[in-house]
Amino acid sequence: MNISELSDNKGVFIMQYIRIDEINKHADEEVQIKGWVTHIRSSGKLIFIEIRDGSERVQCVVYKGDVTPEIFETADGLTIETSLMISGSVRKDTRSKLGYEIGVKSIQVVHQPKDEFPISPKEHGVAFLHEQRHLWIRSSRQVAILRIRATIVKAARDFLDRNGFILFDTPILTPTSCEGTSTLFETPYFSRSAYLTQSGQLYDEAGAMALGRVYSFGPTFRAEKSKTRRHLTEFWMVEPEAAFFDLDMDMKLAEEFVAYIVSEVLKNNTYELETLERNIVKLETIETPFPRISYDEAIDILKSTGHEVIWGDDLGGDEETVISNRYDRPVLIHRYPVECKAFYMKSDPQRSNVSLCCDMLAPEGYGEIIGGGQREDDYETLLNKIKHHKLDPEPFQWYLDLRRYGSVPHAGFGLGIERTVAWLCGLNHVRETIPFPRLMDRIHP
RNA sequence: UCCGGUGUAACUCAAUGGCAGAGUGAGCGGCUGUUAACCGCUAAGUUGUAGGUUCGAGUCCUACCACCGGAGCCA
Repeated sequence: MNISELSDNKGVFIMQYIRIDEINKHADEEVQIKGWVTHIRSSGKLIFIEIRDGSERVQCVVYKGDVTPEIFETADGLTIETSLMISGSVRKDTRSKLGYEIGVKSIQVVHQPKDEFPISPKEHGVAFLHEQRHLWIRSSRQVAILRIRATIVKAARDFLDRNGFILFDTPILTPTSCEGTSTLFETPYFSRSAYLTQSGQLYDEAGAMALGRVYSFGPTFRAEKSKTRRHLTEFWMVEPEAAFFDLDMDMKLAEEFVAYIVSEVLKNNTYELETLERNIVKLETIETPFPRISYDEAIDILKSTGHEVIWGDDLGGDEETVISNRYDRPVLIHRYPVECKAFYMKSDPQRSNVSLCCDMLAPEGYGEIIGGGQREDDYETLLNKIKHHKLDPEPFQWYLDLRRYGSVPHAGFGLGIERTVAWLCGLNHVRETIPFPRLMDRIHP
């Protein structure tokens, strides 16, 4: 929606200024924009000021002969990240990247920076930029990434909403581990301890028995001391869960879901993908169906390409890349050995040593973006699996209850938002995919 | 947690154990079409911290701190 097009009889105030991204509707008009200085070039009697307002950037031109000496002096004294309001006339100009520029009539400074802005057209290292993350997000690349992230989140929610999934908020503070595998962040909780959630899934299963189809969407936390380009300690997951779904339906859902997200990004973020210099040909090929291979087949492929793997091993990052590089779209790998997977995964009735689970590997080496599968729905079997994983059944009584009262086959998966953003934006590290990344060695700012 | 690496001007980096340097950015000056503009000038340092070796340490040694890359674990 375009807020400046709304009329006041709809109860919305009319903006007195325009957003830069709607400048093409105001050719040859007098407009005002409000924003920040990103760049200044001066040429004696001519000053070029580049302004951003979060929506776009535009070049504003101040010619000494067109303005009062006071305004020219103001323009001459501007520094990077000065916030200001500029009024002037919009004119078409091929010399401007946007196709339009503003011939400045007046400038009103809102705030002049107290010091030199740390980020300027010079080389910066990754450590420095992260230390300045609160300022770094103002730069055009970061803005593009965060806009694409917003599209991905919206597309994920739209798809699920449209397909009968109900948003179901699961707790952040939990009494115990969901899976008992990963390391959890512990926090004081009155007279006892609580743990930050590592997944909403178990609660989603309860939701699916109540609402049929649900999804949780929120932050999750892993205290694993992982130091790689694919890991954050705090990351966001969207986790759909559906009653009466089996593994095949789950995989179908996952591939349609991901294909929709990709298509929405291609449709809505052409400009951002261009800013990021993303090769969109590699995204345009993402159409369903996605290839599906079993874990057995994956092992055969790895063996035949000279990799030393034995049946029963989980697939590491390198192995995943070997598999995913064979395809031009995401690939689903299903039926892993039960020992590789969490206790709640249902075993294949045809083959008890593999789980009815699936992972989705993104192309171009971006790794696992989805993990999911069909859940164990039999009370006794689940109880035995909890014990087999050396977990205390007591805190899982409520979860076991779901198998005591009208248990049904059900399945779901979790999609990692940051890995999806990294993949679609073509980034080599997930730390740029979230406004304020939390890593093992970085919790500031 | 393990393996490897880095720490010098605001930023990115040089400097054989022997005078602390460059580029970029910033400031000042010049220029009416620039777009990481260009040209000239200027300022800018407790070499991560603590200790040690040495006539002398940015450089060698020890410890610590911070960060970077990778592995394992996982999304």
